Amino acid sequence: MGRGQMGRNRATLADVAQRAGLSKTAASMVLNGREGTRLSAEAHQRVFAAAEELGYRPNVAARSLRTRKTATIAFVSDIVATTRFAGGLIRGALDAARERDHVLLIAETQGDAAFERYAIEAMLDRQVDGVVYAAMATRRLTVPPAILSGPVVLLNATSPEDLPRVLPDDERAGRTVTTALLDRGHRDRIALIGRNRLKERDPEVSLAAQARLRGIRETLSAAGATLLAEAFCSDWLPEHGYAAMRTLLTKPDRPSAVICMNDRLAFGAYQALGEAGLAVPTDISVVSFDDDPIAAWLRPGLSTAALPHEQMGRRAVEILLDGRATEPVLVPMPLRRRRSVAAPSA
Amino acid sequence: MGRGQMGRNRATLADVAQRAGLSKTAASMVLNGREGTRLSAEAHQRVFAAAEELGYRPNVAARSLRTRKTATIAFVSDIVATTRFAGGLIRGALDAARERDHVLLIAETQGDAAFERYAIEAMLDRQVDGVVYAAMATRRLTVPPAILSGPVVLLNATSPEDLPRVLPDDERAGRTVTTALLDRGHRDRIALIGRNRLKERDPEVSLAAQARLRGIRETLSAAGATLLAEAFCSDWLPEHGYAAMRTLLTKPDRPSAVICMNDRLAFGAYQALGEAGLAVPTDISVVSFDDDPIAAWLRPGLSTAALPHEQMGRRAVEILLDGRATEPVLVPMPLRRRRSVAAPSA
DNA sequence: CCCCGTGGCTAAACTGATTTAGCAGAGCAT
DNA sequence: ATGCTCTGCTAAATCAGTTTAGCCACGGGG
Repeated sequence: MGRGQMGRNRATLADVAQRAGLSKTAASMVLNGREGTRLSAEAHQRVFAAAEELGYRPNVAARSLRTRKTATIAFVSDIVATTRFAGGLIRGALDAARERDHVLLIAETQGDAAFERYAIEAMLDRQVDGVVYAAMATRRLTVPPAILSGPVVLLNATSPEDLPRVLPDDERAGRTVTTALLDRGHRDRIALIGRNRLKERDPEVSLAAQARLRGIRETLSAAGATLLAEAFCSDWLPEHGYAAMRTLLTKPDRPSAVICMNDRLAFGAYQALGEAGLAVPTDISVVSFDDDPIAAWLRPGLSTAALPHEQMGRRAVEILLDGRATEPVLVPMPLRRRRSVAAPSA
Repeated sequence: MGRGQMGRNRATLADVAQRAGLSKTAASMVLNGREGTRLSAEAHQRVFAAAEELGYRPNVAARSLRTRKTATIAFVSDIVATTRFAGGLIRGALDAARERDHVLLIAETQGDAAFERYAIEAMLDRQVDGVVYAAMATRRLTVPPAILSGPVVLLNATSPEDLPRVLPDDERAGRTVTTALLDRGHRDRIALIGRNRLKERDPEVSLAAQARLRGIRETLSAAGATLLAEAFCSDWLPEHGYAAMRTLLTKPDRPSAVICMNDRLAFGAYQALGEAGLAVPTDISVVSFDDDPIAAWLRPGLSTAALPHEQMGRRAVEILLDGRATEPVLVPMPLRRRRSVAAPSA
């Protein structure tokens, strides 16, 4: 069982036409709902009936050979696995594609130029109608020239070429998160746990951190405040957040709140606070970015500005297929309010 | 830029043939490396040279119209997003597919019958060469009849039909994990945090828990021991692991080690232990299953039997395309040894 | 009575590959 | 000279659709 050709024995347009007692031309026109054809109402009925009875479905390969449309789009990313990030992007893209009767061909470059070339060729060989070129970390990248021959949308990335792009609104998220603290009465004792300045400044690595920081500083200075302290990490991992939080706690002036540049760092910060016998949020409030699943699992739940992956994936496909958006699209990062923020204790 | 047809202006086989001064037939045969053709060495050279110069790449739609092979396989799953599980499966599948010059068309049913029908039709319309039908939780499912016409491999699932399948070796993982505790001297004070018996017994929901438990019990009884206590959860979330751990701690006889049915439960258990002032592993050892990223982030790192997602995705595609494996394939779940296991203190 | 327009439909070309059937010429034996 | 085989190659069919060009019948106007 199942070792045969997939979907052989399918009825063809010729079968439908024959059964309807009409030509292939007529059948094709009716089934494609062509305007301006002068086929009778009765002919329409017969074709629809025949197609229905035979369970006719057009062969996409044959159609696209003629029309050069495949109703297929390529989703090319640098890294799909490892990160749950990808899941959301793909899911959103998949939903939007389905709504438009398209399917998704996926490929991963793994940041390797040869793989990338190969993947792009494979996609072009299959005549995809467009490409969503996605990066897993928000960053600047260079688009392989081959795909510039057709529609492209950058997802979570920018590039020197002026292409349509979809990005999370990190700067606004910075403002949102900071405002959440200000509203509860924090002001002059807000500390930051972020990433190493070197990496943070390289747009090929990440644009997110910079944008978030801009939003944070802007909001603070509008309130007449500045950061109490900043601790930097060499990477976005909990262990670094842990170390950074410990460093912050050694200083004489303990912060009333900490903004972490992402949830994994915040998790590390929680661990350090727990060890130090400090409670969130009564001793120190914590806010963060991403809404990694872990944010909901922490005790107390971590308030964080959510990366809207599904929305982003969806928007990218919408723009690709519906072709709006000359401006870069900034997708808002909503604040998930949980229990990690309270009024300062002192 | 970029609003045109993707990859128009491509050289066709006819172009290559013309440039080589030969017929399309000759060009086709040479490029496909057909044996037994009597074309001269010189003809071969000319065709290769012409193809090279023109940057010729065959049009997959045209080819598959004739051959009914698309070098494309469908990856259909119930849920791709949310879970990082999917990422690994897809990545492994993608790698194996690339090695065989195939690409992946992905679709998600979201557990909805209508979506599923739609997705399957869309795949069959595109003449995929085979289908990997994946479930996000290891379980039994019913395969839609439409895809049984061609090659299918079940990934992380079983079904009544006797189809090739790839599953994690949960039972062996149960043995592995238990043995890790026995080796350190735990024996009569091992507790379990698992899931609600009701759900655990329904193979449509999950097969993993049962298999893991079988492995655990088997290993214990071979050592002449039984579980000290069992605590059950209504779902696989940290908060339930937290509650379960608290329950275990209220009992008079405190366990020396706890086996959690997955890492999220273990995370909850860690939280309860931390609050109770108990240290891992000096007061209580913890082992678990899955190797969720969080396992590495916990302090101390959690020893856990890893779900080999990439391996599984890879194997599924290998079986689909290379067509071996009449037996179900059980992929081993290696133990990631971290610091959560020590000798019992008492 | 002839011409023209229009309604209703179809034959055939076309997309770009693979594959089948077979042709032309050379070399050899009869 | 004739027939046969073998070498080296090609014309044409085929896959399943879309699209172009145009046929035929009928009705009305001049």
